[in-house]
Amino acid sequence: MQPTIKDIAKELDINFSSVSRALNNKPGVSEETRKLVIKTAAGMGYKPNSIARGLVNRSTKTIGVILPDIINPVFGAIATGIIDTANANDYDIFLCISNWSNKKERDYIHTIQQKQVDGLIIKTVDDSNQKLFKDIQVPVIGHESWSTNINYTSVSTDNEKGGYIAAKHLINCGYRKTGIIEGPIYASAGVYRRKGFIQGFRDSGLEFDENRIFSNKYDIESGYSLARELFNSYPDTDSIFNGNDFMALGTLKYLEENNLKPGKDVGVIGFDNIGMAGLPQIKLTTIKQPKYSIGRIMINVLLDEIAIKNQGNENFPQRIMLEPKLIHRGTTCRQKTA
Amino acid sequence: MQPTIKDIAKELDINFSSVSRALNNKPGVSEETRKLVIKTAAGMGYKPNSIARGLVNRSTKTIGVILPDIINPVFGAIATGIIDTANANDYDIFLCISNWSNKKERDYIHTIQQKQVDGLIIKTVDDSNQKLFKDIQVPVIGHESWSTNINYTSVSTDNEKGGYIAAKHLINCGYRKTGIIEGPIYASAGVYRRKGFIQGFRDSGLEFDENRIFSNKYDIESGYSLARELFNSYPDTDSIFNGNDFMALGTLKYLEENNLKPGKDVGVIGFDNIGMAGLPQIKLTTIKQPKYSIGRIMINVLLDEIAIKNQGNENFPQRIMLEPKLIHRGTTCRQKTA
DNA sequence: TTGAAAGCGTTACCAT
DNA sequence: ATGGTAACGCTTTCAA
Repeated sequence: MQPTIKDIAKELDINFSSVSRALNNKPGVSEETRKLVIKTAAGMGYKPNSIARGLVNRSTKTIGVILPDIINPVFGAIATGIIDTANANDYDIFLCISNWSNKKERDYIHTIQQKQVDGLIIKTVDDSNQKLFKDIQVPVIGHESWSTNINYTSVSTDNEKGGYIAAKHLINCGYRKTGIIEGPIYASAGVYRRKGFIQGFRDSGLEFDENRIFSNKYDIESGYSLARELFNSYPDTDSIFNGNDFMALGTLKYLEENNLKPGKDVGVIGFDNIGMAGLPQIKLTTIKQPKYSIGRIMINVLLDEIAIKNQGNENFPQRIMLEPKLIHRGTTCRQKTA
Repeated sequence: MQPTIKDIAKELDINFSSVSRALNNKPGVSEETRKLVIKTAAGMGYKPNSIARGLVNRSTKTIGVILPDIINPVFGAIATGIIDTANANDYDIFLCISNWSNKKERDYIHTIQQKQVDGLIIKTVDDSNQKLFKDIQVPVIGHESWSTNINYTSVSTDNEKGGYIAAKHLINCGYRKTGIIEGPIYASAGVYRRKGFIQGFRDSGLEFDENRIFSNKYDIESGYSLARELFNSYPDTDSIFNGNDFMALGTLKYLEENNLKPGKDVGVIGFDNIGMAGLPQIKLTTIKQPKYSIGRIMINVLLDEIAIKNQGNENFPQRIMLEPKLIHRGTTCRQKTA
C-alpha cells in the first residue's frame, strides 16, 4: 500500500493536516516540521493521490483531448504540440482517439467529462456531436470546426485560403481539368478547402466542374482508389487537389503504377506538409499547415479560458485562423509561379 | 454545477444511497424506484463523477501508457491497438509522450502513479528508469525492454531474430560491405537487432566490421546524416541495415541525392514496415513488426495481470516475443532469395 | 504553530 | 426495500 498523509502523520505523531500544509508549501507550519515532514515523506515513498486531491479541489489539472486518429502524423504533430505546452504549464493530457467514429467520439465526450477534466480540446469527425458541447461544464476548444451557432472557440488553419492558394497555383501552372480527391464529405476542413478551391477557379474566370469531386476516407488507400475512379470517369484529368497529404500519397501511387509522371503528365497537390512529403522520391507540392503551432495555440487559448472562467468572467468564442503556405515541389509545374 | 446523487435524492426525497444502488444496478431497490431514479437522473443530466468513484473503489479503470513519440506511425499503430482493445474492455487510456527524454519519462512515471492508474504500459527510452518500476504498486508491461533482473512482463517483436533475418537477406543478395544505421546506442530494440544482425553474418562465415555502425536518433534526418557519415567513412559500402523505416527513409533520401540507386547500387533494408514503405516510389525492403498486435497483446496481458493480482495471486514476469517477417521490396536485390 | 473537523461524490455496510 | 453512516485521501477552515 502507498503511504498516505495520515501514515506520515502517525509516523511523526502530528496531525495529518500539518502534513498537508507542509507538503503543499502552505503557511501554518514551522520550517522545522516542514523539513521533517518532507524528509520522512520522501523516505516513506509518499506520492500524493491526485484523485483525492482532484475531488476536493474540483480540478484535476488534466485536459481531455479527442482526436480522430493518430497514425496520420498531422495529428501526431498537433498532439505533440498540445502535450508539450500543457506539460510546461503543469497540466496533463488525457488523449482519446475516436478512429473517425461518431459513436466513439460521443462515448469519449461522456467519459472524459466523468473524469472531471478541466477543459476539452476536440477535433470532431463532423458536426453531429457539437450539440453535446453546450452542456459540457468546462471550456472547449475545437479544431477545424466552426459555425456561428456554436459557443466554443475554434482554431485551425485558414482552410478556405489554403484551398484558394492551391487552386491559384494549379491554374498558374496551366492546369484546367482538375479533380478533387477529398475526405468525408461533411468533414469541416474539407468543406472549407473545397470552397476556397472552387472560389479560386471562379476568381480566375474559370469554371470548376463539381462532378470531378470524389470523396472517401483521409488515408492512402482511399487516395489511391479515388484516383482510379477519377481517371476512369474523367480520363482528361490533368491535375488533382487532394484533401490531405496521405490521400496525395495514394494518388501518387496510382500515377506511378499507371506510368503517369506527377508534375509532368499530371499536377498533384496535397494539404498538410507531412514529413514524408519532402522526400526526394515524393517531392509533393502541398499546402503547409503549422501543425505543432495549432496544438500549442489550442492549449494556450484553453488554459486562458480556464483561468478567465475561474475568475468568474464570461468568455465568448473566437475563431482563430492560422496561415497556410504553398510548398512548391516537384508534383506540380516545375518553374516557380507568382 | 453538475448534479450529484445527492441532488437526485433530494429531488426524489429519498436517501442518496438508494440512488447509488439504483444507478449501479445493485440489489436493494424496488424496480419502481430504480426506474424513477434512472429517469430523473437522465432528466437532470447526471454524470457519475469517476474521480469520486475511483477514490472509494481504488480503481480508476484507466491504464497509463508512456510512449517515446507519436509522430512515428509505428507508435501510432501500437497506441491504436492499445486503445481499441482497452476500450473494448471498458478501460480508458492515459497516454503520455516522453519525446525520447529520460527526464520526461521519469516525470510521467510519477504523475501517472499519482493518477492512480490500474496498470502501466511503457516503452522506455533506455534502461535507466527501470529501477523505478519496482515500487510501482500496479502491474507493468514493458515494450522492447527485457533483462533478467527486472520483474515485469515485456512484449516485443523478436528483434534479435529480425536482425538475423535482415542479415541473412542482405548476404543472400550478395552484399558484403554492410553498414548499420541505428537509433540511440542503448535503445533496447537496437541492441537486439544489432546482435542478431551480427550473428547472421557470423553464421554465414562472414565477419561484420563493427566500425561500420553509426547511431543517432530514430528519425528521417538522422538516417540522412548518418548515411552521409557512413559513405564518407566507408565509400565501399554496398548495403545498409537501418534501425527503423524512418531512418531508412533518410538513407534513401541521401542515396537519391547522390544518384545511387537503392536495390541496384546499394541495398537498403529497414525495420517496422510502416505504411509509406510500400509506396511504389519507396518500395522499401523491411522487417515487418506486428504493430497493432503488439498493442493488443500488451493490454490483454496487462488486464490479465490486473485480474490475477486482484484475486490475490502472484504473477511472474514473462517475455513475450512476436514474429518479425521479411518484406522483400525494391531496395534490395530484385530476385527473391531463399 | 498546531489540532480538529467538515466536506468533496461516491460505494459499502450497517440498521431499520 | 430503504435510511443512515463510515470511509476513500486530501484540502481548508476554524479553534485552540
